[in-house]
Parts: sequence; structure tokens; C-alpha cells
Amino acid sequence: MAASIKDVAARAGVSVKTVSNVVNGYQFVAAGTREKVQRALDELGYRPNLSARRLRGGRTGLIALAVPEIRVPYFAELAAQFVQLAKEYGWTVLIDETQGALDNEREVVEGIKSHLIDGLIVSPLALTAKHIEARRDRTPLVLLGERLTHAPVDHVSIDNVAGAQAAVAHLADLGRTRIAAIGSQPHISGGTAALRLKGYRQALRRARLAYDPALVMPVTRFHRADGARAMQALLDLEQPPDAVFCFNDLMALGAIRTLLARGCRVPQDVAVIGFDDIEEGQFSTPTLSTVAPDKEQIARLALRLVHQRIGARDDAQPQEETADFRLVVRESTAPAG
Amino acid sequence: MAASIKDVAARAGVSVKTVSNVVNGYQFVAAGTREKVQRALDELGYRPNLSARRLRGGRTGLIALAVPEIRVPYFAELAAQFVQLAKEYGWTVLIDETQGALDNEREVVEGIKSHLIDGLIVSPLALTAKHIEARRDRTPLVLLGERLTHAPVDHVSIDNVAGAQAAVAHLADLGRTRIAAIGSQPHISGGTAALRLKGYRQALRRARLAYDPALVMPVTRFHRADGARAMQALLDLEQPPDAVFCFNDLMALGAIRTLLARGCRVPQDVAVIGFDDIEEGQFSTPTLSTVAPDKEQIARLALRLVHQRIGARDDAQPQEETADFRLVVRESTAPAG
DNA sequence: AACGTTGTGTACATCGTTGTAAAGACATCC
DNA sequence: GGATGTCTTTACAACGATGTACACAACGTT
Repeated sequence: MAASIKDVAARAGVSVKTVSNVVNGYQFVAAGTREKVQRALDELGYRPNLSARRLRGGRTGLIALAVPEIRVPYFAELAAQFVQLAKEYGWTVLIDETQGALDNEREVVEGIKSHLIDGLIVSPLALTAKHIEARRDRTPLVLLGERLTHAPVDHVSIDNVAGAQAAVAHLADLGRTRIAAIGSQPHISGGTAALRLKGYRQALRRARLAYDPALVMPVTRFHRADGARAMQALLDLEQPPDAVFCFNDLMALGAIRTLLARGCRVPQDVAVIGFDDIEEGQFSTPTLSTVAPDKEQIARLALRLVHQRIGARDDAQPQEETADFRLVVRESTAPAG
Repeated sequence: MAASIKDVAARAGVSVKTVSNVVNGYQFVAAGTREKVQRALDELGYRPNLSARRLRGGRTGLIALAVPEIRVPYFAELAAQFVQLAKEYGWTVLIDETQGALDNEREVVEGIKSHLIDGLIVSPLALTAKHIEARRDRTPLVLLGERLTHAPVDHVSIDNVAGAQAAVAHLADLGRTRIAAIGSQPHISGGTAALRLKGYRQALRRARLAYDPALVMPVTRFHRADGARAMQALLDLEQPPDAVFCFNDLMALGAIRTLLARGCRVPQDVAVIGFDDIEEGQFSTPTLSTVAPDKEQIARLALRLVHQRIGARDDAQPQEETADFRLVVRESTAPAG
């Protein structure tokens, strides 16, 4: 059976509080006593019970990161960043997959688990500002991403409009004139898709290119298969595009698969650019040009906000942070030559 | 502030125990009382404090899955399976990244977090049987993978030797004679790499092909870059291979990238097969042949073992389960023609 | 009238930990 | 000798939930 502080106290012949003092590094413990207790701790392999510690009002050293789908590389890579950087705060990160389902997301922010953790970072898909406001749980919360930019909580995002704009401007600079977009979500307002679409249209306007609704492909999710399917439809058009901006890398890789399978050369016939800069894009053939959000910075900013929030007395003003991105040009948009 | 059972009791004008009874569905609560309590519960948005419940000896409904690297697609996909299937038991899965570091793995199995969870599933990289035996924590534990097949705990794995054997036999059946292997780990005994190497050699023997140590490439990790680097070295040989068995898909995709970049055709010049069947291999060009472990079955078996172990009185015999795999032939090993 | 049965509610102790308060030991100072 | 101060250790309560034990009513049954 796992040893409790009481067992240790009995073995060392001191009170439980003294053991607690040793465990927590309280300074006024006689050297001899400390040693005695330490021996007992080691012999019994004592591990503090985090449930008890937490119940007593303390910290567990755990924070949770909730993402829609862990098998989506962007989220996996982001999660890895969090795990890595959280060490600087002495935190362990538990990852929670919500599958983008409202019930799961609500459960997460409403505190089912938050009685166990010190802080919470959520990348929401279905949650609305109303849910956030109705929240009673006081566990420090930070939101990631584009949804819910106006909810009264700390928030980290990137400038999606500018990112999309940069991607499409890059395609236009290559001399492409029929630039398609894969990833719109007409039925969801205010999300990532809407912002990237806005950037797409903005870039077309600036490049004095016509906006052709037939070149904008809607999708239900942001997976490879969606990109592959959308690309099929684009190639079946009377006038297929000569470039495609995909709203994420996964769809771009699916699109490239379709293009190559149908005998189109990338980038010669059709240039492709994605968004997210997942590792896969560095090893695909061709390698994938993309808009690279600074994932490390996102994680760093979010952790800092959680940290501040844990320290903060009451309800300081919600903070808004924006992480950088950069355009990464690889083979899939290499200039002809 | 989050409402406790006490707040609810005060509001409903009953004792805390009565509230507890309502929450837990105890049958002998008068309809009127139940309704009163329910109203108070709803109004206050009560959520049970899992720390307290757990401390008292109860369940939290949480289990943890610890994997080395969440950004490795195999683990991400496996984790997603666990999350999905755990619902059948009413469990929520928390994912924990150990980075394959001994300290992290030890911390996980020795119970730092297990005071918070009902069960634990670990895919170890560095842990040894000694650590498992020294474990004092009684949280039900199930191990995944090939390491530690002899530790006294429940265990789920696949037949790696047979899987590797099938992959290499497939290459031999295509008429390939110089079949390389990427992924050996000479300094680690008993792990995945050793077993897959064994299967490789077994298949060569059966196909009456010579074993050429120069064709076996060691790696430190199982990432894309390792596969790409190893492939470079193989192509620099006097007599390069005409087929490659990579010990996982990620390295296979890295190897394919190198091959294509250096002008080799896949599969015509060099056939490539991997292991794991990650989704990425269905969308790469060429699509990737692979040995596909039944991830759903792995998750299902592991969850069943944890479930049994939670129910089991004391220490029932450790169980050993083996999940199936199948050979998936795609473009990267398509017969010439 | 005495007793059991069934249903409904409550008081209390407990899980492991740590903050608070306070007690004891010893030294120092006037 | 008594007051003061510095260490060192301890007893106790509390965090929130729930199992145990019991009180009390309402209803039979003998």
C-alpha cells in the first residue's frame, strides 16, 4: 500500500506535521530530525497525495491542455511545446481531447477536472462566450485560437487574417492568377475559417485579382481527406486553378496527393500553400510551403498567462496576446525554373 | 466561487448527506426532498470535487495514458483510440507525455499522479522490470509495447517479430534481393527495434537471401529525419538496396523523401515498407505500404485489463494480451508494371 | 401493547495534507 | 530570577465527500 505521511511519521517517531515540514522544506527543522525523517521517507517511498494536497487548498503542479483532436499534428505539436515549456514552471501537463464536442468542452471549463489541476488551457471549437461567462469554477483559464475572442478570459491567438493574406500574396507574387481556397466553413461564423477566408479575399483584392466563388471550397473538417476531396472538385472545374491556398497543412497535403495522383505537377502546374507548419510538410514531396505560427511562442504566452492568473488575487483584466507567424517557402510554391 | 455540497445543503435546507445521497442516486430519498435538492444543485451549478471524492476512497472516472511523444503520429492515433473507447466505461482519458525519459516514466508509475486517477496505461521506453517491481502504488497499471514483457503487470503488445517478418517477406516476394533495414538500435536490447530486426533476419533466411550488415541502419530515434538520414547513407553505398524495410512509418516517409529528392523512383527503383499504419501514409506520394497493428484492439484490450484490475480484489495473475496486425500493401511496394 | 419492518433523514468520523497557534527547550540579557 | 527571544516540535482544525451508525416516523403484525 502507498505510504502516507502518517506512516512516515510513525516510522521516524515524529509528528505528521514535522514530516510535512521536511517534505516542504521548512527551515526550522533540526538536522538530526530532518535526517531521520528523510530516511523514513526514502524507505517507505513516500509520495504526497495530490488529492489531499489539493483539497487542503494547495497546488498539484498539474495543468490541463484541452484540444479538439490530438491526432491532428498541429495540436500534437502544440501540446508537445506545452509539455516542454511547462517544465520551466515545474508543471506537468495533462492533455485532454474534447473531440470538439460541446459537452466535453463545457465539462472541461466548468471544472469537473479542475478540482484536480492548477490551471487550464483550452482550444475551443464549440464553446460560446455564454458558456465562459456562466462558468462558476475559478480555476485559471486561458483560451487558444480564434473562436471566442470576446469572452472575458485570457486569450492567445495569432493574426489569421494577416497570415492568410501573406500566403495568398505569395502565390500572387509567383504570377498565379486563378488562386483557389480550400477550407471555408460557411456555416460557422467567427472561426478560423472565416478569418482565413477574409485574408484570402483581402490578398486577392490587393493583387487586383478577381474573386471567383467557384474557387472557394467548403469543408466540414480540416483533415487530409477533406483537402483531397476538395482538390478533386477543383480539378473538375472548367477552368481549374493554378494555385491553392489551403487553410491548413493537413488539407494541403491531401490536395497535393490528389494533384500528383491526377498527373498534375506541383508547383509547376498548381502551386500549393498551407497553414500551421506541421513537421510532415518538411518531409513530403514536394515539401510544403506554409504559414508558420510560432507554436513555441503560443505555448509560452499561454503558460505565462496561466501563471499570472494563478498568482493574481482576484479578477484582473482579461489579457489578449498575439503570437507571431512567418511565411515559409518550400518546394510546393517554388518559382518555376 | 465553485459551490460545495455544503452550499447546496444550506440552500435546500437539508443535511449534506442528503445532498450526497441525491447526487449518488441513493434510492431512499423522498420525491419532494429530491426535487428540492435537485433545484439547489442546478441553481448553484454544483460539480463534485473529485479530489475530495478520491481522497475519501472513491473513483474519479479518470484514467491516464502515458506515451513517450505525443507528436509521433502512432501515439497520437493510439491515444485517440483510447479516448474514444474509454467512453464505453464512462472514463475520461488524460494523456501524459513522458518524452521517454526515465524520471518521467518512473514518476508516472510510482503514483505521483495516480492519487488522482483510477487507472494507468503506460507505453514505456526507459523503464525496467525493476522499477515495476519496486512500485508501491496500487493504482491499476497496464503496460503497452515490447519493452518489459516480463514485468509482473498486465501487458498488451503485438507480435513484432511476425509483423517484421511479414513485411520483409512481402518485399522478397516482389523479387527484391538487396533488402535494407532502417531502425536498428544496437545498444538497446529487448525493445521494439530488436524484435523487428529479428523478424527481418528471419524473413531473409526463409527467402534464402544473404544477410548483409551494411544494409542494416542504426538510428537513435524513430523520426522522419532519422529515416531520411539513414536512406542517404544507404544510397551512398557501392551497392544500394532495391528495397527498404523501415521499423516505422515515420522513418519510411523520411526515407521516401530522400529517395525522391535524389531521383530514385519508388517503388520501381527502391520499394519501401513501414510499420504502424499512420494516416499520413495513406496520403503520401507514393502511398505507403505498412504493417498495421490493430490500434483499436490494442486500446480495447488495455482498457479491458485496467477495468478488470480495478474490479479485482487483490493481485490476480498478471495478464498478457496480443493484438493482431495485418499487412497493408499500397503504392510504395506496388509490383513493377 | 409490544414488536418488527420499511422508509427517510441526520451526526459523526474519516481520507491525507498543511496553516495556525501554541507549547516546550534553550540561550541571552538585564 | 525573570523577561525576552530564537529554534523546534506538536495538536488541532479544516478542505469536500461519503460510509457507518443511528434516530425517528409510519406502517404493519402478533
